[in-house]
Amino acid sequence: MSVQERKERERAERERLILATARELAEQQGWDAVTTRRLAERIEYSQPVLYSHFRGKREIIGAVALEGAAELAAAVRAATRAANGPRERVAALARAYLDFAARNPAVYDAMFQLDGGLAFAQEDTPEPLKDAFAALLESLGEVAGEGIDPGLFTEVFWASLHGVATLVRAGRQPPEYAEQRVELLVDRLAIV
Amino acid sequence: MSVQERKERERAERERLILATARELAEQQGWDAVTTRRLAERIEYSQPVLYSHFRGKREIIGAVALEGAAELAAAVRAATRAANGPRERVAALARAYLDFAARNPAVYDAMFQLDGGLAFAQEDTPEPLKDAFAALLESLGEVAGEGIDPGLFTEVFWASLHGVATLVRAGRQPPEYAEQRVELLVDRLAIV
DNA sequence: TTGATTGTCTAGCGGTGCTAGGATTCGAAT
DNA sequence: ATTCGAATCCTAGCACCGCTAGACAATCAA
Repeated sequence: MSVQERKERERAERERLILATARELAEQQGWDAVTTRRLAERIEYSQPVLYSHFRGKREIIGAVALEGAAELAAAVRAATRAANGPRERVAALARAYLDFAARNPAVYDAMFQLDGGLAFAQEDTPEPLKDAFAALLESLGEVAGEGIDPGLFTEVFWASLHGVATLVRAGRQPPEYAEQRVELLVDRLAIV
Repeated sequence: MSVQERKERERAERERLILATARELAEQQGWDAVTTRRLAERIEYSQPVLYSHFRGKREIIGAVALEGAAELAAAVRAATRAANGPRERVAALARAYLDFAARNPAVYDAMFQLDGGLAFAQEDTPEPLKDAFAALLESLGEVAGEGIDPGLFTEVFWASLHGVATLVRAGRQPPEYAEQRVELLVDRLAIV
């Protein structure tokens, strides 16, 4: 039985290697550079090995996206935990979100820009995605204001953050004004 | 001289045909289906003809994006012109924007999701893009509120709309709540 | 009518994601 | 220790991609 366990361990280890390599390559040279050939060469296996772990490139992107969702949720929770009061919590959340998008552009792309074959906002939505939304809802729900559904509010606030992240990423504006944008969003949208 | 003019006319006509076909194909089956081979076949010319009009596929996407920017600007201006008062103007703008994104998903993708090789917010930004931003600024600038730069406010409001459009496009939420999202954004962000 | 120029096409390059099928390794049973 | 069977992995190749060189045909000027 121990032999089989070792094999499973090695297999899981190799899967992590694939994802880490794909992510590293994507952050270095963009997702276009993440081809199955290059990826296979970097992990020192042949191409078909990739397909014994994932259905295809799309699923690799999706797996990286799920990793990213978990990290984003953790970053948001860490930031909000360290803040005092609803207003500061929301501001900290916004900063943490935009910071994550800026520091991990390829992962953020995998989550929202590329097709990772992930189902959003449905029954079969993967747990990390639901949890990332939950992390946002925890702090945003309390500032939705009277008569506004917390879920709807979270969606809109999130959308705003996503839009800002996207436009900044596209080099639309120097990052100097990031803090002002956050302040504006928080001041106007959140009801404290 | 008339011969040359006729040729130029025919050439311009063919360029329009290329763009219209690319756009149609993209709206029908997505941009992935817009390959140079398929596009060439549909316009009943060979592949290299495409490259006598555009540097490559990226530039075709970019051209469609510019068309879209002009149409979006026109749609926004038409909607705001028909509305009375700042509050209603902004609401009309938001509805027109989201409506455009929903009705022309492939064009919207070309503008913001795909790489069309376009420069944003720089000196060499194409005129249609600058004008689309200007169309937003015309109505949004007047509700930025005291002490807030109209440009910055427009950026943030636009980002919010873009985020909502993206999330709706990804099937995150049924379109029923579109109006509520618009109301929320307008009520909170705009200072009337 | 000739010659040159312009326009278009055929054919092909190197790359992509993905897969069939053969070779090899390796644990288990004799 | 040897053999067998299954699991594992790789070589080779498919159809397609964006893009281009070079041959060919049509068109115009002389």
